[in-house]
Amino acid sequence: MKDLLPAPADYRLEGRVWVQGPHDRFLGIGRLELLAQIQATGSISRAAAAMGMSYKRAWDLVHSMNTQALAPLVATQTGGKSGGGALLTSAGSQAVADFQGVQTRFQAFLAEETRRLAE
Amino acid sequence: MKDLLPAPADYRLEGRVWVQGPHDRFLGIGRLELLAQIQATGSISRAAAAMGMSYKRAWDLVHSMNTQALAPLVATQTGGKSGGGALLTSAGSQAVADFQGVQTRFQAFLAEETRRLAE
DNA sequence: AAGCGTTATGTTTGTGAAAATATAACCTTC
DNA sequence: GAAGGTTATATTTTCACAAACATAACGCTT
Repeated sequence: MKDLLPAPADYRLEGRVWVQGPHDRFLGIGRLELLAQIQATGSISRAAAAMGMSYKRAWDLVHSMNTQALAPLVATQTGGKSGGGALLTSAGSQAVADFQGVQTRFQAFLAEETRRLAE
Repeated sequence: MKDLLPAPADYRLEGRVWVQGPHDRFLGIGRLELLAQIQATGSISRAAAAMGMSYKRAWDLVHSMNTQALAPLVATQTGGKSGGGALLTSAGSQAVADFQGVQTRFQAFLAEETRRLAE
């Protein structure tokens, strides 16, 4: 592409990847970050706030993941001390770790291809 | 992920990649197919029809690519024999070839990562 | 000069996803 | 038993983007 573009350094390969199930999306970068925020904050509502996302959307995403997986990724509690909360199950932590690996390798792919664009 | 999902074989990594410029998207899978259809049909309107896309949208995409590239990827002619038409410039053919290479390597990446998901 | 198929371009309408809004239920704490 | 903060869920509203619609211009052909 180098001789196709006026300023090749300003162009790069970007992209997104996600794990797709038979019916719905299972995991993507947004859901990954949501899981990480739930882990960090201990609640869906605080995770949503931290991401500038509505609570409903966050809950829907959690629901989608929990119902698709063999075991829930997020365990929730309604009521109780400080109103309740949410935390990652071991399945949840494993999903986070696994998909972070995918993301890391994908970023490497994009960087390598961006390098190629300029040659 | 293998022990996270009920039927790991039904889940795969999917994704999209595109060349992003400072202001607009430059090339993606849709634009690539559009260029290929222009090459095959000799006109923007026939290419759009072949893709089930409105002519205006196709023209806008061509315009976006032509104005971002150093030289136009698509040469057009208004009026004349059979009303006019469009064809790929050499820059256009090179862009198609280059991005097809990116796409091929990306599909290989997705396949490899999908294989990984099941292990 | 009238017609045809195309490029070129502006304006209006639809539509689907996200956000906003609204309630209810839950359980600990005070 | 009232309050507080959370999960859980339905309904309504917004908004960005694509589709649809509408016109004009262009230059061969007949």
